[in-house]
Amino acid sequence: MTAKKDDSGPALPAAIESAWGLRERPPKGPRPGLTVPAIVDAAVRVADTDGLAAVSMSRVAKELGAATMALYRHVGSKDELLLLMVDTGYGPPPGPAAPGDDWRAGLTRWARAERDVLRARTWLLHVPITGPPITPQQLGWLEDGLRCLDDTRLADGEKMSVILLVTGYVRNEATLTAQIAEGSRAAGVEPGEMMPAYGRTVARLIDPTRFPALHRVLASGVLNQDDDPDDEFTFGLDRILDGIEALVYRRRS
Amino acid sequence: MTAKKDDSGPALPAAIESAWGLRERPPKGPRPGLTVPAIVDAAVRVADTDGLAAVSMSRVAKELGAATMALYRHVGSKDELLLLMVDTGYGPPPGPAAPGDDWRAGLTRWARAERDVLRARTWLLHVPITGPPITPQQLGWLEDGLRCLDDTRLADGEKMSVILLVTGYVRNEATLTAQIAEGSRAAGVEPGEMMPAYGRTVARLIDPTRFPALHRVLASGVLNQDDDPDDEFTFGLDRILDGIEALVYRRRS
DNA sequence: CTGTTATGCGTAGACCATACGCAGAACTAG
DNA sequence: CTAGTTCTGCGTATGGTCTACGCATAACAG
Repeated sequence: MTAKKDDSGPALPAAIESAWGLRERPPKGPRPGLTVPAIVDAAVRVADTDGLAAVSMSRVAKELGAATMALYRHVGSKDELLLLMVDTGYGPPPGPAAPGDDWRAGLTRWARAERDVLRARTWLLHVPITGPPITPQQLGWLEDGLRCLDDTRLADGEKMSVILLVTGYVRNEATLTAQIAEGSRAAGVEPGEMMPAYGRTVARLIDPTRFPALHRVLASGVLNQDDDPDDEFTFGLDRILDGIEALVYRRRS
Repeated sequence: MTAKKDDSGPALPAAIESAWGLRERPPKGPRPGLTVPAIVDAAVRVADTDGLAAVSMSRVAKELGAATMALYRHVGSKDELLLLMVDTGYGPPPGPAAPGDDWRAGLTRWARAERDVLRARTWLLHVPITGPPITPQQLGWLEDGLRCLDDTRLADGEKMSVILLVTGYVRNEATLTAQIAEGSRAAGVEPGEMMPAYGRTVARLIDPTRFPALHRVLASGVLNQDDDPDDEFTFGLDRILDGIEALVYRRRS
């Protein structure tokens, strides 16, 4: 029953606290040859080159020239390592919107920045999310998103919902395009030929009388033309921002 | 170089073809004691009771009173089993919209139906999606969604994008609420106390001068009041439908 | 009755995360 | 300089995962 320094939170993992700069190293004992940032960097390097599936504790240890169990002195579990990987994988947030930008331009820039990160690091999409963001960079991204809405008169809860809506869309869109890319690589097909092949497969399977709407869409050949994936992204984002704009307009004055 | 029956598709997995009713059993050999539907049902049962993580080949085999390797006669891999689990896990699609419903009411019903499924079977959200839908029920859901847009004058590609947008939102929202529920259960906290605890943790970590917008939102206490999760879902869905409505309106006539 | 074929499943291999405990390094106190 | 303390690195071992391979057997065709 000793008094704890801080009982306001539900026992944050040790590595998270050290990511926030809390927690000083005790002066005793041998100098650690490994550090948490070095481990996380090595893990990110493995994920960048060989994908998230290649990230095992032994593989990361090998990358560092250390033994597998040495890592467990610095991270409590593999899940904790994944959490830290996501944090550094996202990198620093894109910064506040340009002075002349309104909320819509700012949020567009913010969304595109996240999309760019997810396109460069598709393994981020495969990390199972276990909870709301608590790492420094993650909250930095959230902060920059919220700031875009500063000039609107949305309620605080609405602002949060709007940000969740946009980031959810970005993640979803990035997941879909990444799946096409990975699927085409796995099947040995050119990326542009993936969706047409999928369309042909579905057309072969379905009965046009039971799936009339789907059949019509397939027959129209939408999947055959490989349009700019950027257009697809922009289309969905603009629909969402249109919906938000209607709300912002209603909350004006 | 023998001529194949069907070379228009890129080699569909065997279990998928049998799910579509193609592929008849050869009359030779011993009667199979196991069937694909029985295996999938057993796997779904395990996931329903003990979560997706408990679904291992040996566990499913035990559920059936069979040996682990017996399953591999019927499903090609665990990933294939997961694909089939998703198909039966979603269940039959909600059916076409009621006659008097416009596209918005229909899509709302459709989205709520998916949300209800994902709320009852949260393990569906943990299955890593590996590609576009190809199983019968999955395409049935897609069909019912597309039919809601029949009366609009959207282009075929736009209809598809709209459906992707809505289903992506539903999945995302369901993932977030499921995370809160699972997190609270793991931490031994009451569900209503989860977000306030999170808010307190973040408030303790961040520097108000570096995270002003976030600090303001936290200080407003949005996370403390536990509002109906249905309201949160409806808020986001209405924003998206507002955005779609603007497009439908523009494409009228 | 014989040959063919498909099923069930036992064995075994290659991974994986991680609990536990020991040897030794680096500091502090005397 | 010595003794004690404490923390690091890591070796060993356990129990779990998926699945490649091959054998015995059951059911049919001729």
